[in-house]
Amino acid sequence: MKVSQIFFQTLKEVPKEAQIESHRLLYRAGMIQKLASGIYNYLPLVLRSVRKLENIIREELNKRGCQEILMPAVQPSDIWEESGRWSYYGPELLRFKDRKGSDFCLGPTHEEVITDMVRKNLRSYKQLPYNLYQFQCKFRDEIRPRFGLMRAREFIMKDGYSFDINEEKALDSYKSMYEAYIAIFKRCGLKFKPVDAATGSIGGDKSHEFQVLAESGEDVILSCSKCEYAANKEKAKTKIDFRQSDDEMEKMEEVHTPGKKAVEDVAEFLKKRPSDFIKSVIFVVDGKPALIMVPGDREVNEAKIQAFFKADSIELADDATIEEVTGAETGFAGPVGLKKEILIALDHNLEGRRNLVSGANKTDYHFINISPERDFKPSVTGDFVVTRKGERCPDCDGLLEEFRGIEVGQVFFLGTKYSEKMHCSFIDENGQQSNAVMGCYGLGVGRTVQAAIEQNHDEYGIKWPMALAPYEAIVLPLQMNKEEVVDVAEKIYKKLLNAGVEAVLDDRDERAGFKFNDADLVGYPVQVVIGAKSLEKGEIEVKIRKTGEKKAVPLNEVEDFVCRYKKEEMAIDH
RNA sequence: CGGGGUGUAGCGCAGUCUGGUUAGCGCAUCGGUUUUGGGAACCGAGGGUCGGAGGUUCGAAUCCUCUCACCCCGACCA
Repeated sequence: MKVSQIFFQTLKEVPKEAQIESHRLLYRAGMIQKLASGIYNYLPLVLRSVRKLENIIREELNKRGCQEILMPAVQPSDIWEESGRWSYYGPELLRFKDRKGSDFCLGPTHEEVITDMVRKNLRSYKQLPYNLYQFQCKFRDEIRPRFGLMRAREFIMKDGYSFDINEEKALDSYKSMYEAYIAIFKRCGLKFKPVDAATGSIGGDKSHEFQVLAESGEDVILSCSKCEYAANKEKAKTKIDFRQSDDEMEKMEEVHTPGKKAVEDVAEFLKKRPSDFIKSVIFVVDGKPALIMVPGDREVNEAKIQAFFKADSIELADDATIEEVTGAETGFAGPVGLKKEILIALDHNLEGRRNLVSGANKTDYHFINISPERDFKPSVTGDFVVTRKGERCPDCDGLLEEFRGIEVGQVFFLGTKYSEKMHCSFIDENGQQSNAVMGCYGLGVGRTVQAAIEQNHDEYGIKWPMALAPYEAIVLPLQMNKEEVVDVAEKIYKKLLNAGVEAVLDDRDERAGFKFNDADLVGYPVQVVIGAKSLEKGEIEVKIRKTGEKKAVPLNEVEDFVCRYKKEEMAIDH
């Protein structure tokens, strides 16, 4: 390809919406264009990277017995009603009607479609396992799209689904996909970490995310300084040591706290520490109100609550519900004196504590000297707080450290959540009807490509890992008015192509500096520089973008040199 | 959804408060001359429904009303 013919335009100034470096570079290098908020055109250069990543994924998945399919982007509502997600999936699901008035949505994910597809085909246990995947445009109507391809509304995703005869086999599939993901991200040359993750609205009870480490990442992960433990902050656990307080239990009393609602305000008013408070938060879990209690200085962790109750949906109760449950205005909820009998859940950190402060379920009143063991009986106890850095690792005696990451993939062990609701079953060895045990495996293609840029760039531009570079090398004739320079460049360009190197020739009649800058910006891993000066010595210069290293190479050894470097780089990346 | 902000040439911006000829600047584009190993210089040119609709006014990019789009922070969420 000649650079003059590539559909792209490099920019010095970027649209101000681009907030992180990888987004700015995608714009500056002429790789993407925005059509609407969170909706992008992929121009030829990035699309090549996207296709390369897709091929890496294909290879790794096919190697492990997966088969590629393609499902529709437009999905009818009836299967979503069957799975139950039509009603509780929020406005993120873009819905519309066809000319007949039937309901449809743009697929944000494909569990329903694949389950429907498989059940129409599945009869016997002998057919299983199946592991099917596709590359497809998903649409999620994100509240706030940002960072370019990182959090777009329309985005390319590889999604895969496994179907097995039982849990044990399904776990094998899960493990095999987990390993495939590690292989894929390694080949991309990324620094990443697999972490324990919450399952969110996809459901299921086991999940790992693959996080590319980056300052600009939207996710926070905690990982142990000593062992392999790592988890999304939402999911991270810590070692709880139960400590029975030996303070005398004092008499519980109601105190007047006019207008003081937030823990900090009440604490200041009563001259107590926030950590001596029971923070009581009312959630609606699958339609039923529940009171969750955590220490006053801690954050409630919704993901853990959802997981604990295996709930499909969870949300903060509105004011009306709170008044109905507590008989008081919002801000005075507590475990004692609730108007309605609801589930009350106590965080481990409050067990054994005495003489605490809580709301009195009476507007403008709190209780002091409330002690869980004496004054109320929780329905359940569990881990309901957000774990913080510096806390102890749940698996060893190390401490948890905090990192930011870009979530590029996630694997879920789904179990029979969908197969049961949608009757995706088969006859097992004993002639019994049995539900398929499923797993699902997502990998954000555009996001991974952008994460690669986020992790590999400098002030001049992108430093593509060889495996993802749009082109592997650029040939730069510096003086377009010198016949010899142009001839040699053409020859080397052709030799590189013949040697199997994906090369481009910068045939534009531009000054040297302009070409160098464009080459650095677009990020070709190898620059083959043909200039009149070095040509006189029978040499040309090869620059390695990643290291900035420049090497004079004899004319007839250029393609060997480039091929060797390419091979080394690909090997490192594997 | 709440708070804040922005829409003027492909991109980045000035002009708006205080209404007044042909609406400016930089980058990019086109032509010319000179240049030519790290984003060249000079001369010239093209390109605008000033986001849209309505209103006030002799006169609106500028004032008023409505509306749309986009961005940031938060809430929310695969």
